[in-house]
Amino acid sequence: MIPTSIDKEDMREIQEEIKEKSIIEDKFEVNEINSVAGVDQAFIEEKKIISGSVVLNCDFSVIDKNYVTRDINFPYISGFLAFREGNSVLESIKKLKIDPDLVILDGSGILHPRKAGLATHIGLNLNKPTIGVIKNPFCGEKERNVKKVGEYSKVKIDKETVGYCFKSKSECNPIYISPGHKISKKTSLKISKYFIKNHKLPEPIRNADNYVNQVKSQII
DNA sequence: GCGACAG
DNA sequence: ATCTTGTCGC
Repeated sequence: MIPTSIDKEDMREIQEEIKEKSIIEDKFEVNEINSVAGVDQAFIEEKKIISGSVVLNCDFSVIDKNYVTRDINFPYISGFLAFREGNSVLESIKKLKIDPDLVILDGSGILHPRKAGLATHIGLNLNKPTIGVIKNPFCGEKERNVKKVGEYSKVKIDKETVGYCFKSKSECNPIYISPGHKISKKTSLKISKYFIKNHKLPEPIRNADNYVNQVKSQII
């Protein structure tokens, strides 16, 4: 459970703790990752949030999925996404019958002002490896521009590498990948690349995105 | 002080 | 995130 504080100083403090507890190293063997959950959200009139999780195996087959809808009780504040979406994300994952070995989310890992983005919060709460993928970072500087598909660059915050900028598809802006918890920067990039097929985003996230939008249209 | 700001 | 038309390309 992620605290629902309304005080920014309290939230910053919580994120400092999250950062201290996070482990940016591989706490698993590659062959131990057999199921990966992608998670995404959809919103209904700023009143309700839908969090959906879809689990894929290494063959990209969907082996499980589930979702939850909750009333929104926190505003969107850049840098504090976990306090708005974190709990419904956790609940949608816990509702799965197949406990995923790793979770990949729409949001940052340590590519964050306090090295504690949504993926880091989720990783610590579930005590499992997480990777954060975003399209528009609001902090961090890439070492160089990536132009050709497959190219990547380190992204740094104050001289420290926090993730990678990766050109996943032609004619598309690059995506930004950062570890959340229990995984290294390099492995975050490696696993993300493995799950990217012919689209900009990794398949688990695309599946979750389609899923929550399908659930939304079905509810409305 | 001003502007920008994951989803 | 959401709103929102047409349009280019596989």
